Amino acid sequence: MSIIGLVDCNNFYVSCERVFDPRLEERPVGVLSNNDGCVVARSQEIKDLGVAMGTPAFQIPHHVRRQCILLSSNYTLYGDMSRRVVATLRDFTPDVEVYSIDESFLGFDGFDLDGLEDHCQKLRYTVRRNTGIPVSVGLSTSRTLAKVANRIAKKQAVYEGVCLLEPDATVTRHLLERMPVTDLWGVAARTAIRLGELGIRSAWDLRQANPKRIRKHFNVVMERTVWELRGVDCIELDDMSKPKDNIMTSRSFGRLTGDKADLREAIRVHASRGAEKLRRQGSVARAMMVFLKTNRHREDLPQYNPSLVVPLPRPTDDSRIIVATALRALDAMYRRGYLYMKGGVMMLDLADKATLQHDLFDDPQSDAERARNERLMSVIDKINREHGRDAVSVGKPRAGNAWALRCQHRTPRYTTRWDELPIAMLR
DNA sequence: TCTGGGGTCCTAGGACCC
DNA sequence: TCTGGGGTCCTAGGACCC
Repeated sequence: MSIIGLVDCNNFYVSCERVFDPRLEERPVGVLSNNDGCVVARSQEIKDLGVAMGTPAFQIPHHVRRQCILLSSNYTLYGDMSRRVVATLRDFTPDVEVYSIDESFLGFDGFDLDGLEDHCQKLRYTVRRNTGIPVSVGLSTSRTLAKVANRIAKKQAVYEGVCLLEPDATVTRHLLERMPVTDLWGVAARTAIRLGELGIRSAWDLRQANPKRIRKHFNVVMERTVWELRGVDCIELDDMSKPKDNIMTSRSFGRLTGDKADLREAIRVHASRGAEKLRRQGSVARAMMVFLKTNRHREDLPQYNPSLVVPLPRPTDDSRIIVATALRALDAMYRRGYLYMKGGVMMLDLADKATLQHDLFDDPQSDAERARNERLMSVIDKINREHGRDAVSVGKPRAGNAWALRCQHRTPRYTTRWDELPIAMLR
């Protein structure tokens, strides 16, 4: 029997902040999404105050808000801490699949089942010691059950953070019977309603359902969930190192704006970020989509959500071509009289740069020019890697622009910036 | 005043072909 | 006057994930 583990960092973003600021311990702490919009990570204490995942910050009742510490998100810090956690996991098994910034699946093929829980306790202890981050471990024979086990490990103190669920054990049945389907990986509200219509409410009901019937009413994904609940490992994770099929960069603006110059800057920045991401994964795009959105929550304002797909003159990763194309698309879509809230670009129809055949109709004389452009782009990327993003950019954003992010409560990038290192006071 | 960002997979339906 | 059937490819939209 081959065992899969799921390691999940507890309240990850909050835990990262607490590593560097112990005053946050035992306090209700929340981390906000971009633009300080919604609560996307919560400490146990803030959960206990009834603040739900995804709550807009301004909707938290005042008397609750006063007790909370709300921080802007510091993705540079979380990304670096995540990398450190994964590095420690690799000391405990060679088979690590990074699933998200705070979760990894571990393969324990060939490990002795009897010693596995102890091994994982040691893993928890070591991750905590090396990084300061608390983690929980769920163990079973499928990823879906490992997720279930992880949830139990977190919730039930007797497990001390490590829970092994054998698919056919009585205890597993009892746990699944008490678990609503919405707690399962891959089942959200919409699907839960439709499952309810078939009389399927608990995770156990779903496990006992006829896989073919589930497939008929839903799809192959849901059928696989049934098998997974029975302990059969049948969900392949997509290879995270695989290049993306689409590359999106977009952001809500700091405040609403109808100013075309503001929008041009925003689109320019997103287009050149998109080009950078293309180069990093070694792809070129054949087309791109540019879009704008007004604020759908403001029913008192006129709404306009245009998007335009435009082909690129040739498959490219050149920031200047991509920016120029995006700006032309913006000009074509822009209408006066609307207040826009968000804008962005999506790079489409990507191809692997190395294997792409050069267009037969390409002007052969452009080869030298293309080589020059390549060198320019790689120098820009190198400078930005070494001196921080936006050290060099296509055009310089104005200060105080409407689209710039709000992040009033961001903590220092303790681990990645020399000038933001934590300071230890010795007495 | 203030409501995230980035991605995947699947299915249905239309266009098109022979 | 009669007007098939099977296949592929593409796109839009839905649902889900963290």
